[in-house]
This record gives sequence, structure tokens and C-alpha cells, in this order.
Amino acid sequence: MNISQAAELAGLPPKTIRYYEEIGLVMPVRRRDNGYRDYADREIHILRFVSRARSLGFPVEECRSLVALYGDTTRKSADVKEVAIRRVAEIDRKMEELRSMRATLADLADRCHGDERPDCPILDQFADDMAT
Amino acid sequence: MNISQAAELAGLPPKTIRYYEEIGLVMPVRRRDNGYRDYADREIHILRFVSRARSLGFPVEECRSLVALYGDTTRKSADVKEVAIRRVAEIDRKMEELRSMRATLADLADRCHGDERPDCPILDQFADDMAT
DNA sequence: CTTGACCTTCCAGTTACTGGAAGGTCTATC
DNA sequence: GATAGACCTTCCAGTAACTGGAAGGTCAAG
Repeated sequence: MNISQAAELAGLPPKTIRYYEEIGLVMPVRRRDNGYRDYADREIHILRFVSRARSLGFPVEECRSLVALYGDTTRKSADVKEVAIRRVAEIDRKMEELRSMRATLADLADRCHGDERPDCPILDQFADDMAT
Repeated sequence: MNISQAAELAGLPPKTIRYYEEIGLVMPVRRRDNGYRDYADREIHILRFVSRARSLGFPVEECRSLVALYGDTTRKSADVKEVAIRRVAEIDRKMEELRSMRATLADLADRCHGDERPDCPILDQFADDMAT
């Protein structure tokens, strides 16, 4: 199977698949005589696996571990769960950050007249160090 | 004022200040005879301004616009408000994405025994395309 | 035989810095 | 005056995870 078909099936652009190969994350089984990459079901499988993990926010390096865990038939589910729980904590951290940014911005926008006049609490807030 | 003092006052590392200069966002007034950058209150002011906008999630390019708006005494507060509101919308989009990722992951972690056994709903979910 | 859609590699760009090397300067101390 | 340590300078490289593009080989159809 050529790379663009593999890309189609995996839901990833060919460029990304080549990139994953470059960093040693997912290798194609073999090359054809003409140098084309040849993908089999197993690689498509792993590519889809990675694609899903990425869309759940796992960094590529963590995907590498997950693929390894996936391939290891003797690993404990607890090992995987731990990774997932760490990721959830990381997401919570990011959400808190966003929440705080949003509150500040929404408050500022709320207090801004939003009219023709130049006075603007948003810029004032950004610049309030003139007093210090 | 030397760069490290400016950095202290602006709450940014010196490296970042040099970077902002490189991309033409905040220039120092002048150089001393020895080549050292020399900062005045006005630049510190803008650096703090940028630092705050960045911490509220404004991309650097948007900070550039904000600094321009800030310097323009004739601009309307509506222009600034619009930028802020777009940013809030962007934050909402990101939060929704995180919320969805979190729900999926938390659910998977919940359904995973997390014990010595190898069967793990988390990996199963990542790999469920074998059926297709 | 040519056209267009593939494929290959390699290089550069993205975002917003950060780290480090090599070398000049300044300040204090001995 | 020598020297040490803390500054400063520039430039190069690396980060995360791709993405775009150029130059060139290949393949299938008409």
C-alpha cells in the first residue's frame, strides 16, 4: 500500500507519516523496488493508534511509550492507566490557566465601552505600571 | 538601564527581550558606547505591556497590533474590544477541545482496572480499528 | 509520448522562545 | 595592575510537531 492510501486510512497527512518514520515512531514494513514506502495493515493500525492518542493530547514522545506498552503483551493495565491519569492532570492544569485568562479578558472587555472614544480599560490594564 | 535591570522590571528574561527586539516588537532607545542596550522607562513600560498581553494568551503578532493600538491615541476602544473578544472566543474553543479530551480520557481511565492484568480499555480504544 | 498524479529526498519555515559558546566589558578586591 | 565574577554582545542550534516547497524520479492513462 502506498503512502497516500495509508494516509487516507490512518487519517493523517503523508507528510506526517514520513515525519513519524523519521523520528522512528512508525516504520513502514519495507520499500518497493522503486523506493516507494509499502505499508501493511499492521502499520496502518499503529498509525491510527498514534493518531487517536495525539488527538487526545498525548505528546508524540508519550505516544512512543504507549505504542511500546501496546506492543508489550505482558504489561500491566496499571502502567497505562497511570499515563492516562497524568495526562488528565495535565489537561486540568491547562484548563485552569485558560479559565483564569478568560475571566480577566472577559471582565476587561465587559468594562470597555467599545465605542468611538479612545479610553479603553483593556489597554489601561496592560499598561497600568505607569503608577509604580 | 542595562538589559538585566530592564528584564527584572518587565518580568521577562533578557533573552526574551533581545528576541522581541530581533522581531521588531520592542526596540531599546539606544546603545551605549560599549554596545550595551540602554533602556528607558518608556521601553520598560511597553515590555510590561507585552508581558501581560502574552500571559493572557495573546500571540506575539497580536501583541504587535495591541502595542500599535496602544500608541495610537486616536483609535477607538471598540477596535481593542474586538481583539479581546476574538481572544475570548479562541480560549473558549481551546477549552472545549480540552474538555472533550478530558472526558474521553477520564472515562477510559475509569474503566481500566489498573491492575496487574494486561487487558486495558485505554489501549483497546486507541486500537479499535481492527474491527473496521 | 506526454500529461498529471504519484512518489522520493532535502531544506526551510512555523511559534516563541531557550541554551550555550565565544568573546568583550565592568566592578570590586587584592 | 592583575584577576575574578558578573555583566554584556552576537551567533548558532534546539525545542514540538509538523507543514510547505523545490527538484527530480515513477507510474498509469490516453
